[in-house]
This record gives sequence, structure tokens and C-alpha cells, in this order.
Amino acid sequence: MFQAPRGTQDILPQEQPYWLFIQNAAEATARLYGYERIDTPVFEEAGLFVRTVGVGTDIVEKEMYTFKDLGGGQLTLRPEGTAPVCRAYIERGMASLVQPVKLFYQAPIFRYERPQAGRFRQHHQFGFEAIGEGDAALDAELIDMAWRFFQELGLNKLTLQINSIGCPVCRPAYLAKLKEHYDEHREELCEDCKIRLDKNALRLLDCKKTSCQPLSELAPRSIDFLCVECSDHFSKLKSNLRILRLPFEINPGMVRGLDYYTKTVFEIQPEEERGQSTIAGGGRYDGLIEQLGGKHTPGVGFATGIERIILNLKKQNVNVPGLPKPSVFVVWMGEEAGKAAARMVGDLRAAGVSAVTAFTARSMKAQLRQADGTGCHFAAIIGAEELEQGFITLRDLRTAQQEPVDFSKLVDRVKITGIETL
RNA sequence: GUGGGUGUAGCCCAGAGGCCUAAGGCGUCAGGUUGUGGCCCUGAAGAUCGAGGGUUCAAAUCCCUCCACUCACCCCA
Repeated sequence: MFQAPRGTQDILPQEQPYWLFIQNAAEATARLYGYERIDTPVFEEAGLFVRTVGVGTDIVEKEMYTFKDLGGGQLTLRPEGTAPVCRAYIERGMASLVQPVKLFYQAPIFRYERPQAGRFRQHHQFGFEAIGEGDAALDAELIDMAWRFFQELGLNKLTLQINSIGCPVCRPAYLAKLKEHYDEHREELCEDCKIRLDKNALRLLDCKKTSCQPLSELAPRSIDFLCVECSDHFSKLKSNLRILRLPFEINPGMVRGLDYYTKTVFEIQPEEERGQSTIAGGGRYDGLIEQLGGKHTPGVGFATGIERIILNLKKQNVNVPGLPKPSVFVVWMGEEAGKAAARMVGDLRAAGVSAVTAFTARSMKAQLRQADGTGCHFAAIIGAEELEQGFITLRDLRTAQQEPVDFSKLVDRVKITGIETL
């Protein structure tokens, strides 16, 4: 027996209403803020991610699906969405469009991880990127859009955390201070953190180990070391968020797992949740485009995990609209009626009415059961008598009311009632 | 990568070494109505008891290995 690869899942029909609901909300929100859809390839040159996400990060170090194709190139299944969009921005000359360029996407994301609740090897993200504008007003607008998106979905009890991790001007001095601080307490650090100290000191801040937490609380905070530009940027962000009435918290310990972030970083997560519960995360990446060989171009964006949103929709018992079922089930008895039924189903469909029927001669009981099971609103019954006199018996499966309807009037009759949704 | 839990029909699950030729419920299919669904009744199909090995006269049940799922750590959406 074949099984779906570890950490992947089939999205079954019963799950699809959630997906459609979220997709609709995301697209509506994107439109509201002037974002246009972009789709980039599922795989890219491995170097794109190695260079931007960062050599020392978990994603690059141990989570990428990288393979050699028949041409010998090293390709990687997209482990995150921002770098490909930036690549496309440069490659497709979007610098010559009106700035900022606002793009959104829905994309499968691949990371080789141990699966658990809300974590998969293939998951799906909606991502939003605004490239070509460095002002904090854009950061605030982006965060506002993320927030509105979740409101739109009906998710409550969310928290918004922000931080600023500086830029290449001010970060070196901060990192030096940070290392100094942790170096003094090297012996108290957990094993992982000792390694982090040399490789990526920022990561020390969000170690959850109880032994490391006191040290992190005493650690110097990046927001105290910001250069004038970053500091002004952060102030404007906070002020704009207040204007927009977004309830944010400053979390000086929040860092993100990708190296390209500058200045603003933020996360949205459900209250009273910890661990892998973050439903949206993002920030500014002012150096990314340049790093990829483009002109210096600021950018800011965020991504949200669809599977985690669904998890929360279910946890919060949010009602999502159901998908439409077929409207009419054509029941037939006898070979001749079967032919008429086939024609009738065709006519209904041609008129835009969703219709289904039985493929083999089955008892009326069986056909009506099937009609019931498929969720049809009507059963259009055609047997010897109907055939002879040119009408069908239209049964409303919810009220069990029946009426004779002329062949020629069937389409109009069921159209008036409208296509039913569950 | 590290630790814990769990694997019996499509789904939920009983079963704790011989009475298991593996029970029940949901679902599916059929019948109870010569042309009428949802409720009820009857019947049928559907399980190499996750895989492999071992212990035993005897294994779904005990032991070992592997695999998968799941939860947590790590990290992230």
C-alpha cells in the first residue's frame, strides 16, 4: 500500500470549504489594500534560498528539499515565499513599475521537519510582499492588513507582537553587546545556545529553556541600540499602529528565523498558545533585493500558514460557508426513460443548473437514497407515465412536496428556486 | 535530530495467550414498497489484527526489530 509521504496530507472534499473560505478572504483583503496576485515556480535554484535565508539557519542547514535535475542544476522546493518573489521583482523588471509593488501569493511550502500539530513537510502559505517603499507607514499598513484578514476570517483572541532588529548600520554594535552579555554567562547556557552564540547570537534571545530565560531577560535589547534611522522608523511604526488602533505588544526577544530581516519584525498568534502556534509572521527586508543583485530596494512582507488558520478556525468553532451541492437528481425507471433522463440532465447543465443522475438501472428507492446522499434539492422523476405524457414528477427533497412539471418547463422551474447551497 | 503515546474493515472501536472461523456502531450496497429518500427493520460485502522475526502445543493478545501516525522539544506558517 502506498501512503502519502510523511508530513503531507490530502485535502479531502470535507476540508475544502475551509480552504475556499480562507482563499476568498485573503484575496478580498489583498484587493482591499491594492495587492495583486503573483505565482512563482514551486522550485528555484538552491542558491536563491541559501543566499537569502542564511547559511546558519535551520531552514538552509537541514530542512531544504534540494535535488539535482537531469540538467545537473541544484534545485530546491520552495521553503519560503519571499525570496522567489524578490527574484521575480528583479528578473521581470518590476522596479520600473509604480512603487511600491504590492504582491500576494498562495504557495505550497516545503521543509523537511518532524511533523506535529500545525507543522508539516508540505504546508501552504498566503504571503504578501510590498517592495519599493521604505517608510514605516507601509509596515503599519501591512500589519493592519494582516490583522484585518484575521478579523475577516472571524478569528478572535489574537496577539500582535512587534520588534525592531535594526539594520546593518546598528546591528553589529548590538550583536557585539549581546555576545558580550552571553559570553559572561557562557557556563549557564544550554548546549544549543552555546552553539548559537558563535553562529547566530540573535537566536539566543528566544530560547525557551528555563535555564536560559533569566539570561535573556537581562540581555541587552536591540531596540536600545537602534541607529537614528531605525529608531525613527520604529517610532513611526508604533505611532501609526496606534492611529490604526491595533493592539500591539513590543517583544524585545522576538527574532525571526530568516537572516534577511531588518528593522521591523512581527508575529501574530492566538492568545494562550505557545509553541508552533504562530499563524502569521513577517517583517522588513531592506537588503534582500540588493543581495540578489538588484538595486537597493526596500521591502516588507508577511506570510500566514493556511493549515494553522484552519486549526484555529476549528478551535474557535468558526462557521465556514458550505460548498454548493448539485441541484437536481434525475431519477429514471426503464430504458426509454433513461434516455430521456440523459437528455434532461444535459439540458439542465446547459442552462447552468447542476444536475446528476444514475448511471445504471437501479430501484427508485436506491436512486432516491442516492439523491439524498448527494445533497440534491430536487429529484426529477421520470418513468413510463411521465415519458408518455411529457412531464416529470418534481420532488422537493426537503419538503417531500411533489408536482408535475412539463419537460419544457423543468429548467425554468428549478432555476427559479435557485441553486441550493448547504 | 531527541523523547513520550498509539497502530484491529473506509471511519469509531471491543478484544488482555486457547471459547477469535475477530464482536459492535457509523458508512456503503441490497431488500422490507408493483414507482418514492431521510426514521425503523432485515441481510450482504468489507480485516493477510501496521510489517517482519521470535517465544509457545497455541499469539490480535507476550518479546525484539522496523515502519507509520501522533504529541512534545528544536525550529517555524
